[in-house]
Formats: sequence, structure tokens, C-alpha cells
Amino acid sequence: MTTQKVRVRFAPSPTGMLHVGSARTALYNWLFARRMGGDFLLRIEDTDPERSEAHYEAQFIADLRWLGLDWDEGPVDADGPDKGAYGPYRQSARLAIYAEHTERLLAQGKAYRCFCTPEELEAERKLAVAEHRPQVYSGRCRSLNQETINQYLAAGRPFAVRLRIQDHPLRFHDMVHGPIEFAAETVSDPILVRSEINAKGLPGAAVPVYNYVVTVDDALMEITHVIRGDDHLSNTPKQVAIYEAFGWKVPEFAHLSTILGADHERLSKRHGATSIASFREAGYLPEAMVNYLALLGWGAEDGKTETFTLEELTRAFSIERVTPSPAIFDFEKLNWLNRHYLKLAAPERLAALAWNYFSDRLPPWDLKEDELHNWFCRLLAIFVPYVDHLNQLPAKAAFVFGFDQEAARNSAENAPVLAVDSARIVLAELADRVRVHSEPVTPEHFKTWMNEIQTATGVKGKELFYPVRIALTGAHSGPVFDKLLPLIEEGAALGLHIATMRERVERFVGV
RNA sequence: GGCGCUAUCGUCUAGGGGUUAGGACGUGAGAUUCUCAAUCUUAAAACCCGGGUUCAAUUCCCGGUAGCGCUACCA
Repeated sequence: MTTQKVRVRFAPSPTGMLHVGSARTALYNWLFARRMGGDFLLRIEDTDPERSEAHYEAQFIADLRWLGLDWDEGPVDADGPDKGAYGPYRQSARLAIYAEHTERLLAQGKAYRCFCTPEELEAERKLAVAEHRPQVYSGRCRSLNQETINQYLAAGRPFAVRLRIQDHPLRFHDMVHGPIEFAAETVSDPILVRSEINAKGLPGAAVPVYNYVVTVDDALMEITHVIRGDDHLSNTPKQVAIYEAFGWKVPEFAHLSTILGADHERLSKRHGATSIASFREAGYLPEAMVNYLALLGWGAEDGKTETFTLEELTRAFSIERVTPSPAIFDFEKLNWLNRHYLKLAAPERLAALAWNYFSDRLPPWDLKEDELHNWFCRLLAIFVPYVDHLNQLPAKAAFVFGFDQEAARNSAENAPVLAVDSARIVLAELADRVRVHSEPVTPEHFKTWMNEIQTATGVKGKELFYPVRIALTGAHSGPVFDKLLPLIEEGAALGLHIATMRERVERFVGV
């Protein structure tokens, strides 16, 4: 017996940004394919021209690539040709295929034309609700005779094509939920093709609907495992019926739980920026994103390991271990993972990523010089441990470039520290030493001075360091002076409009 | 209303008929550092409820409850 090659797909519709939920679906598909040595395809579900926009497709492609997910078949660029032998991979380019299949079903009597009006359907639904029955289509048009149909067609009455649901339970297997069964009497004859009503109120082009095109495409593209969000679980029996009508093999399914916000509502814009692009812009690393998404609904076999590279994930991942219950998106844990990968990242890489956040402080990236680049790397080494994601850097490092002396002097935190006599004495002592010192201040100079001041004044510990720190940085806490001083002094020498230590002290204490 | 899915610390999860119910994030405490961040150590923190099966149920079964999804000629 030959086992079929695994083929999975990610099939977004270009009606919005790629958000974390669909990114996780893409990731799980990709991991499953790579794990099983199968193919991963990208298909664009753009059958609804009203809502689909081409630039979203380009964005998907960019976001998927950023995450490190590659596909074996599908669109390569937004406007280039597809790759793969099962194309086209945009549903808008497959309309003829669907139409041909619809004809086949109609000819075989497996599908029929339904002329019911929206009003009639609505009345049926209301009645069903009132009678506590499942809301299923009555099947009124199932047995229309050919004469009537021809008459309606001739009269230009709009119609939909429905599939005749057979009278047996619709079963399928789900890799995360197990076997699932729907009773035939709870599922309506699904609409395969709807009639578009044009501006004049007349029936226009026939447009195939989601449940139909998905099934046709999955079958024709020989998809073996359908991994998607569990909002599709209730659609699946309809799709199973379509597979059966065509005599196609029903694939394996895996329905992934919904990702919720902290309020247990489905994650959306209301919960903040949830598109992959917005995380990238905020300075999250793709490996953190991938790692977090993998953990959201899946756990390692040892029950302990939390950090995985993409490569490690392809070895460790198994779809059977994916949890069926909904998961709440935890920004804190994502932040922790991002900090983890930030610590691991090469300085040059971080420099390239973080440079733009300092565009008002630094020259353009392509004009930078080696010395400046090195200096920036050291700045990053100091400040990256303070941030969750890179775009928080400018705020954390702002005082290096300058700070408001008056505000620093008067802030609620600083004022009491400076009000103490010892603070004035310490700063005066420091100013004395700085004034007679003309070279750049090294950590050694500084250390010597602080020791001298300590012995001269008897002030030590926080009383000694807090005022100095405030004078130099505007706050009584921050990075160690050993690293900070060279950064400031060298930054000043690089012409970045950074005040030297001497200038800072004089400005703060007054001359 | 109908149909379906889900239910272990605040959160993500491991586990599984008998366990001190494990790990991680976050939170508290301590260590270290002039301070903060980082780091290390440590503490508190959970099996939705009710029945059944069983010597034994958090685990299996049924029911309830709650949350979520679908219930479109959207995807």
C-alpha cells in the first residue's frame, strides 16, 4: 500500500491583515507539512470581489516570509506567476473550474436550482426557531419539475444552486477533536452557487460560495489534511457532503481552537495591535512570534520545554498534541519570549532592526560609519535588557541624547533626593573635579572621584550615587556607570549632539 | 431557539483511575548591583458543578452550567 504524500494548505482571504490567529493556522500547517515531509501550499480565497483587496495578498506574502514560512506551491509575488502544478492558486482565476463542476452536479441530479426568495427563506427560519427545530432549509425546490424550472429561468428569476444532502449522518475525522458526526437532518442543503443581483435588480453572474470552492479546490489540489480554525467546524459536514457528491475522498481535518483576548472575546483590533505586521513594526522578532504562536495551543512532549527555534519545532511538533480548547493571547508571555530572543540576537542584526527607531537622532542607516555603528551596538547592549520590544528603545535611551534638567530637578521622585544637604555637597564635590578635568571621563576617573568624594564627605551608597545619577541621567536609576560613561563620552565625540559628562554636571549644578 | 466545540493555578499548558497534580508567563519574597533592568533562588496559586461506573474519579460515562463557534445566496 502506498501512502499518499501529505499536502496541506493555508488559504486566507485577502480581506484584511494577517493576524495572529491565521498566522498560527499557517504555522501549524507549515510545521505539519515539514514534519511529515509533505507540501505546503498557499491559496488565495478571493471569490468575494466586494471585500477582497490585492494589497492584502502582498501583505500576507510578506508576513509569511517574515515568519520564516515558505510554501511549495502558490502565488510567489502579488503580481507574478504562481508556482506549482495544481494552479491557479487564486480562486478568482478558477471560476471556470467551479462552473464546470456545478454543471456536473446539476446534470447528475445531485444539486438543484433553488428559486426561493430571501423572504421565503427568512420565514422558514423564523418558523423553525418558533418551533424549536433546527433551522434547515425545507428542500422545497428539491422536486421542482423541469417545466417549472424552465419557466422560472425564462422569466429571469434569480436562483441558487444547492446540494442535495443525503439522508445519512455526515462523518469525518478530526486530528484534534477525534471523530465527529452530524445528523443529516441538522444540516441544510448547502448553497453552492449564489446569483449575484446586479444594480438593476436582475440576476447577474453566478458566484460560487466559500463552502463549495474550498471543497473543490482542496479536492483538486489533493489536500490530504485540512488544518484551519474551528470556526469552520460547523461548516465541515456541508463540505463532507460535497466530497461525497463528487465521489472524492474526504480528507483528515484538524480544527484549531480560537484565540481569545483577555476578556475571553475573540481576539480583534479592540485588543490592540494583533496583525503580524504590527508586531513586526513594534520590534518583535519573528522567532519570538513563531515560538509564542506554537505554544498557544500546543505543548512539548516533555511538558517542560518552552523555547523552540523553527527548526526545533519541525522536529518536536505533532498535530495530535494540539489542544482543542480556546486559548487566551497573553502579551506578557510573548514579551518574555521576545526578551529571550533579543538576548540571543547578534548585535549587528539588532542594530539593523533598531536603527530606524532612532531616525531623529541618527543619520540614515546607509550613511552610517563604522564607529557610529559600533557605538550604537553598545547602546543596544545596554538598553535592550530594558525593553520588551525594540520600539521601546528610544524612550529608554532618550536621556543619553539629552534630558530636561529642570524637570529632572523637580520631579516627585528626584526632588526629595536633591533636597538633602549631602546631595548638594556631593554634587559640588563632583563639579569641582569635573571642572579641572579636560579629557573625556573614563570609568576609572569616575570611580576614583566617587571614592574621593566618599572619603571627603562621608556620604556613601544611595545618598552618594542618587544625586550624581540624577545630574547625569535625569533619573535615580538606570544602567551601570561603567557602561554609560563611555557611551556618553564617545557619543559626544561622534558629533551626535550628546552632552559630555562635564557639560551635564555643569549644566545641572550651575557654574 | 437549533446544532456543534470546549472546560487543570490569573494566563499558556503537562499529566492521568491511586501523584506532594509538573513546567512556563505573570505576581510576592530574597540574593546580587550605587539604583533600575537583566540574572539566580524561593513562595503563593488549579483539576466548573451534580450524578453514575469503580475498592478508588480531577482522570471514564451521563447530565447541568458556563464560554465560544456556526446557524448568510460572507469567507
